Amino acid sequence: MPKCIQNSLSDQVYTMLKEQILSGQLKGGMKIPEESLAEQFGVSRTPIREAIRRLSEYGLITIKPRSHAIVSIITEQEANDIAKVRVTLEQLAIDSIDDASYAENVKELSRYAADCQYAMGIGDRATVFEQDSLFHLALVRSSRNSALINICERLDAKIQQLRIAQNLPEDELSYYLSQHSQMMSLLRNGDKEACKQLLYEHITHDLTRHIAGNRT
Amino acid sequence: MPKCIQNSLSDQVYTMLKEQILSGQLKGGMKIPEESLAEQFGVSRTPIREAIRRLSEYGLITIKPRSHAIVSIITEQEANDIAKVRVTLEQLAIDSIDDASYAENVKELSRYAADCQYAMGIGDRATVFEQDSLFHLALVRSSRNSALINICERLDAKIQQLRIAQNLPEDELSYYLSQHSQMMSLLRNGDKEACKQLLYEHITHDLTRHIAGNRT
DNA sequence: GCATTGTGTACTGTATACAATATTGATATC
DNA sequence: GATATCAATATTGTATACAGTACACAATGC
Repeated sequence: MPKCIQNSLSDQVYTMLKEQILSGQLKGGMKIPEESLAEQFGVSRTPIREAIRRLSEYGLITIKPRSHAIVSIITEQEANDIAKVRVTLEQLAIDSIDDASYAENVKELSRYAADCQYAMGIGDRATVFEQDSLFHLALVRSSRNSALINICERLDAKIQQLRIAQNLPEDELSYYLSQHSQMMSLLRNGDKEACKQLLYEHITHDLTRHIAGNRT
Repeated sequence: MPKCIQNSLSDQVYTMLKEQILSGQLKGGMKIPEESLAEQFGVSRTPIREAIRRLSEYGLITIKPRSHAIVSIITEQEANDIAKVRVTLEQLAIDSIDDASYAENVKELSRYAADCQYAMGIGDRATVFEQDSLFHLALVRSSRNSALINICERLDAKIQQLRIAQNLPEDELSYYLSQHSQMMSLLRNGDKEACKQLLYEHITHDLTRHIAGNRT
């Protein structure tokens, strides 16, 4: 799903900065002065400012007015809060899916589920998380509810940050991924209630047990 | 609930621009060139740009890259989509409210409900809508779920736009407002299921029947 | 008359310069 | 030694200037 043509410097900086935060290269609590970023990216402060402001709307950066911006720190409480909202929203998505949109999206969903499994097999966690995000976003898109899609896409950045902070052990992550295809077969059989229940477990299962502490 | 100290020009422009859009002074589809806004507000293009970009994140403005920005147009489909999401989110809020947080927020909720009724009595629709928003946001805040609160606050701008576009007839609006206190008494009695059901009716009841057409 | 191309204008995107404020560290005071 | 005060510095907030692109409209060819 191409989000933007990415021709403007603002967009490019936005994408790269987001990647640096989600990859852990920029850690929670770190100061990010505009000028040093401008030097790093070889652009002026203007596109940097725009990217920072956009990312702050997504909760990945916290701006202290007239002072400085830091990479947001995710707390255990916040993780729980997000999980609850996420379950609710994705359950709404499931409720909204009809046969036609399921048929239209089933191929995409299977591919993401398979790619997740494959990446897990070769121990590539970054790809696992990426494909997992894509799976859930595709599920949400199947709802065809534009407002829902919007909110979930915007929440996705925070969820990615969360997934990384969670640092789930291999066996749990693997189990968790196997639920993707289970959810799909439940959907195919039209058993939405079971699917929603499984989704709940999929998302909230021991969510915060493994949250890694954020250091400043 | 103070959102921001509002000392920066960007914030001020943001607030005023938002008001102009929600008051209908700036109509859906209208072009909003940075320079003319800059002149109007007596500031440079920089704070204007930042305000426009922020409002575009909230869906109130649509930016056509390298071309121009317009005031977003709300469609009937979008209105329905938002309503569904809104019901879901506010129902989650109701589920999350416990006795303590209800006790803490009941005064605020009653005040907003009462102010709504009063404003309705004197035919001040702008205040009705404003207080209605505050009522629902206070309800959501009672959940103490920061992620939920965030999303609902961000969705609020779009909901306000929607309420205005709806242009509900007086009797319906009046009936709709009376449900506020009903919801509160259900909450007080701990009957969350009934409260959620009423909320559903409150929000989706004939939602799009009166949507006013947007002109370019 | 209609499509196509070219040109001018208007607007956005970005860089830079300046102003205003917060932070830091040193100094003074208790 | 701890706290308060102040100056120097670093960083943000805003204005302005310039470059590049999209759009409108006229000119040209069919």
